[in-house]
Amino acid sequence: MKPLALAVLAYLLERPMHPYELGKLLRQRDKQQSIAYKHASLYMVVGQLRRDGYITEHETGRDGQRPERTVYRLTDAGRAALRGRMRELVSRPVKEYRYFEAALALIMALPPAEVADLLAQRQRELSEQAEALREFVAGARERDVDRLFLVEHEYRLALIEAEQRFTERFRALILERRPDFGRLWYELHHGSGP
Amino acid sequence: MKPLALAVLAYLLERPMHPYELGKLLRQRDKQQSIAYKHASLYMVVGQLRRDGYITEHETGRDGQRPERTVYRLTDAGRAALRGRMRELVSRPVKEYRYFEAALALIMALPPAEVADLLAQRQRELSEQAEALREFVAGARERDVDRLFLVEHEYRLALIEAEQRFTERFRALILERRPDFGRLWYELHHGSGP
DNA sequence: TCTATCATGTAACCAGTTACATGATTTT
DNA sequence: AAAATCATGTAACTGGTTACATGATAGA
Repeated sequence: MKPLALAVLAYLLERPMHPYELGKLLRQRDKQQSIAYKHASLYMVVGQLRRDGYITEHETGRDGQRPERTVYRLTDAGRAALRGRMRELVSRPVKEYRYFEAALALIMALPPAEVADLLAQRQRELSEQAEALREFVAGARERDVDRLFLVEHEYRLALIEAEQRFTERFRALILERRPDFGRLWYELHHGSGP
Repeated sequence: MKPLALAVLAYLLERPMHPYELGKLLRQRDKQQSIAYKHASLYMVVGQLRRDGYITEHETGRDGQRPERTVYRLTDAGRAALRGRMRELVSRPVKEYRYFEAALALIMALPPAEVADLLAQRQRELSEQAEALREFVAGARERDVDRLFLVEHEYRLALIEAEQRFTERFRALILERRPDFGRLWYELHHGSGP
């Protein structure tokens, strides 16, 4: 089960809702920063969850002249699935594939001197991101938001900081030109490069 | 452009190849640890790259009684696209969505006591992963593999270590039961459960 | 020689995205 | 009252995955 489906189940724990309402809540609570979704996916996911018996139609009505809306609620199976999946996600790290990792695996395709520059650029952007995140968290804390609601942002910050340190180390390693690092690489892009 | 497509272009930089050969190389060089792909995706990606003019048919022949194979090579456009995309990936961090982050964003769905246990379990698995990675890298270094070829693994290790530290801190925070953390959460799951 | 496993690819399926629609509010 | 934006959903497209095929070696 993907994050959006999980979010739908988790939010239906609070009360029955219709798809659009779920989306609004996710936005209001800043969850799109952690859970990606495109508006249309909500309807798809809701359809899947209904098909799989995790949610069921609660009522369907219309509010003024707005289009008809269907309100869904959790089933027992849905509650169980939510718990099971949450347990899994919290207790077991899953291997995820990052773009930067892929780029590192293919780094030989670029000349070392250029990579050093690109990494410097990355360091700048990472610093900006980290700073923005810190401000976001600090702002929320000033408005007395419980830290529990910010934990996912603190997690992202921790990862960004780790990436900053790695990027710095890697860049230094390239510039040092140690003899036991990247021999082939420096040779391949001899002088200024092919 | 996704990592697999990038890998195809990067490897065709070395010499023209047919799809299966690309896959073999990726396996041999342990790139599947950083670039996910399912065998059939190779053919799809190769088809897309051809369609987009980044690679072109180099020759097509048969080797013994094996099925006919088509060998592809890079075009100039392909070389340019590869460089452009690599530059982008190295110099600009892209927001990526992790499962654990999503779970944290919905953590209220589980009771705090249970979460503390699940986090302990996660810590154990992370330690194992980190240890396995360290051994993998150390083993390669002993066989005189250039550190450049291990950089993506060092990156993963750095992220895993950051996650270990975060997990530990978060778990401690839950167990401390500070009054400014998770009030609602502890109340919601009062005593032993809902 | 029978059974795995390698080598190589195609086809059908499914999930997620982009694009399309359309009435209701709100802003200018 | 025109323009913008909100609210709400459907439909078409596309990309990646799973499943299906099939001859060739290699091991038992």
